[in-house]
Amino acid sequence: MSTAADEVTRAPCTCLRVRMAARRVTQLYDRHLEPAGLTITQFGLLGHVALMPDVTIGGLADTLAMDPTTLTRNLAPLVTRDLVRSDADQRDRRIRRLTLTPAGRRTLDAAVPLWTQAQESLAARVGAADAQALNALLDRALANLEPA
Amino acid sequence: MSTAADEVTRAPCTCLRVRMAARRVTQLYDRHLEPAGLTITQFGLLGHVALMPDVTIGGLADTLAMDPTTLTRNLAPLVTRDLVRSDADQRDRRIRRLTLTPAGRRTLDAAVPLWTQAQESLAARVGAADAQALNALLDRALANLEPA
DNA sequence: GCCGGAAGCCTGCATATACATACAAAAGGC
DNA sequence: GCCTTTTGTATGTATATGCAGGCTTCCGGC
Repeated sequence: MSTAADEVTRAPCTCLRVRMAARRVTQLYDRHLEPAGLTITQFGLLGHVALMPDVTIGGLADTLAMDPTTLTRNLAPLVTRDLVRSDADQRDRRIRRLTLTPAGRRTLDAAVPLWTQAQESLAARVGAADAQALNALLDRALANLEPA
Repeated sequence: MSTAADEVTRAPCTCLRVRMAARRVTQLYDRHLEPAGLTITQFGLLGHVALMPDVTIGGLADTLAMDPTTLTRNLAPLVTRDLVRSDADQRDRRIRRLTLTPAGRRTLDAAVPLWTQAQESLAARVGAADAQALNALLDRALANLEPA
């Protein structure tokens, strides 16, 4: 007899796997980044603002496949700590432009070696080939997962 | 000139990809499961409790690669809604045994078709082959990502 | 210039996540 | 049988996530 519940774990639920992997990988990166006082989320935000100066909340949210309201909350601690500035645009006062402060730049530069260590730690665990294959697969999947 | 920030997005950061994918996939499943009043997290918990009756918090947390404290919080709304029971073991009163209530069973059974639709929607978007390859890669990665 | 709609961001609410810590109960040493 | 240690779970705090709804600002029609 096969119950509905049996199907749950026998079936290939990609969602649970991706979420489990996200938990584990996040913990690995967060532990490496802890000396810099950053989470991997915050490190990613600093890095993207550094690469996309004057980006808007909405623009960065699209880039990160993140809800704009989530991005607003995630930026809050970085703005409080004066690592990122969020200033209203002069022409269009609805828009906010994000820039890195000098302290944000210093914090990011200090964190990059820790992030590199996390990358290497992950590659050592899952294997360089699998890590690369995973990246490629995730890129293809993300391209087809636009909210539509 | 290559700055530290440049490395951030040019480099293959598996962590950001996995987290982006988790966000998008979670949204897709949550939208499908919304008529059942469940999130994909809650659906997964109900399914696992159904398959592992009398499992403990710690045991289920290991299975899900989830911190036990997180599991405690995630179970709270299900216990409040009387979908899951969390009873202290008689022999070892530190331990709690999780079981599905009749209402939990009904809710799970009602949600399974919605979950199947979400699975099919994902496969249609990323392609059946990629979905399968992604599952296999994530399984291998998870096996090597024990907290250790 | 005014007004209705749209765009961009923020706030209120609820869940998701985990670390540090606290508490309770069992296990082990003696 | 006590005392220490260990184990299992819960709580305090902080970040992460997104939906519904609100507020401000801009744009297009007139």
